[in-house]
Amino acid sequence: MNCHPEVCRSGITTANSCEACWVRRGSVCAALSSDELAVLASLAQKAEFAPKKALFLQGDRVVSVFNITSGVVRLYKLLTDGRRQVIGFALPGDFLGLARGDAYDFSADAADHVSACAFSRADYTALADAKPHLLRQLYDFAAHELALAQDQMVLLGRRSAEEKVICFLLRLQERWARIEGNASVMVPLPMNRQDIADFLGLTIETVSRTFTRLARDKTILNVSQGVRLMNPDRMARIAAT
Amino acid sequence: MNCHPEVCRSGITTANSCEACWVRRGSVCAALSSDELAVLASLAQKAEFAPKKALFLQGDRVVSVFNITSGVVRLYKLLTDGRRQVIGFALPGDFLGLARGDAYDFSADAADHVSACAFSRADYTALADAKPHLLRQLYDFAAHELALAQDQMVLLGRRSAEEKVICFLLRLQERWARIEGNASVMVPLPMNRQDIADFLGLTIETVSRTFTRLARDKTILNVSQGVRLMNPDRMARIAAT
DNA sequence: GCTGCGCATTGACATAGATCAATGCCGCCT
DNA sequence: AGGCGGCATTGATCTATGTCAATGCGCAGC
Repeated sequence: MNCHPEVCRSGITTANSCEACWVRRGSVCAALSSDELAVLASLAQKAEFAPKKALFLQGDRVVSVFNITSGVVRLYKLLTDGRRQVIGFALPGDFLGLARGDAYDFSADAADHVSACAFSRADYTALADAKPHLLRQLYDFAAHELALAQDQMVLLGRRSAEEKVICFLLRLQERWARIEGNASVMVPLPMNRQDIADFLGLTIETVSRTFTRLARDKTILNVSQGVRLMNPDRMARIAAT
Repeated sequence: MNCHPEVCRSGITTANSCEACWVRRGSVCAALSSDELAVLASLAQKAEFAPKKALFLQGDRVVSVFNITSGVVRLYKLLTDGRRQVIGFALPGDFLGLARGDAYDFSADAADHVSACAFSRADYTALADAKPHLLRQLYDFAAHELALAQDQMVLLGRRSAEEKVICFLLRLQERWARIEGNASVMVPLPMNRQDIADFLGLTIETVSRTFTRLARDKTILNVSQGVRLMNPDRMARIAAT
């Protein structure tokens, strides 16, 4: 599970081929023409991040923007007393760098091994200003992220622990399906329980208990690094908006 | 309190003057030049909504987009069993119509009396495609909304009832200040307690108790249709991210 | 093959906030 | 002026989830 071709992961740090990039179809660069992709490729820097390494931290000046090509990035905010809210997981094809001001207003670090294309923010902004259809793509991506965030608000504000976990698994499955192009019943979970808890507004104990209860019902099957959905229909009924 | 000049609220339903519009400075139309505003004005329809009247409902086809010129709109999603999550309040100057697909994925109705400029979505999209700086403005607005949604996720997932209420009041104050151009200690609350509860992921009783407790501490003073912040510093300390 | 460490699970108990049920308040309609 | 309907407040109790404290498990390093 989670075994992508990873065409982009050459050892080379510049001179990537965006045209060959396997995440491009679902990514923000999808809109670009062949020659525009060549421009993009010349600006791209390949970057690799070991688990737990930060792509950037809340408060850092925004110097780069990223397209994730493999692995999972966790995005989170911290309160001063250490409470953490994970605001999302970036999957291959996702774009990081919508931060408005000069500084990031959240942190991002690698949940597992992550590869990304990095662009200088100035280059990227210039390209977006020059190519309205790239800007349009960014706008659509932002609107999509906003819709996801709104769904998450419903989940955080109005759903029970069990519903939270079920919605989480179903939505993640859907995102993996979109990436891998097939709707498998296996859901990779490269993030740990604490990450899931902080994403769902629960404690690690509640998440753990909910997983075991779902496994006891035969709704899911816990496998290494993930979960197998044994009763997606029942889950979909519970998750129904 | 909440007594704006409302220059835009002529009785006329077309032929508005966008140039004279008092919300323009903080709005998405801020970027447009004088002649572009004239085009915009020719496309605008003035619309008025009595309290509780829907601007649109979740599932409706997106035919119009709106700029709010006065009043407060509540935006919310419903689960099938009736649970509601308010995902935001649109204030004067705010833009409604970022919905991605053909259908709205949330509902919007008037919390008090609302005036808005309505545009056909097709016209607006065409204008955005023709004017990259309008598109840019929309992009920035979407990114801003996304940042707000992320803050709300932290609030919903990781904050106590008291913190939720305090953050809510402080953020609302800030938004009013941005609109009215002065940071008053009076915060108008045109929405009712149930709306606030559904926004903060609480019950109406908890919100009510929290307000009375804050009033007992002399942190706030309840006034008709709003609240007066008696100890903004203490509140800011509690809300500190 | 052991050991230690980081995560996950499980259990016992505590509590913030939900639920249920009055009661109060105020503006609007007649 | 009086009564009614929609909100808001308040109190008593319940419960889902948090907290605290072991215990379990797998894997990396020796």
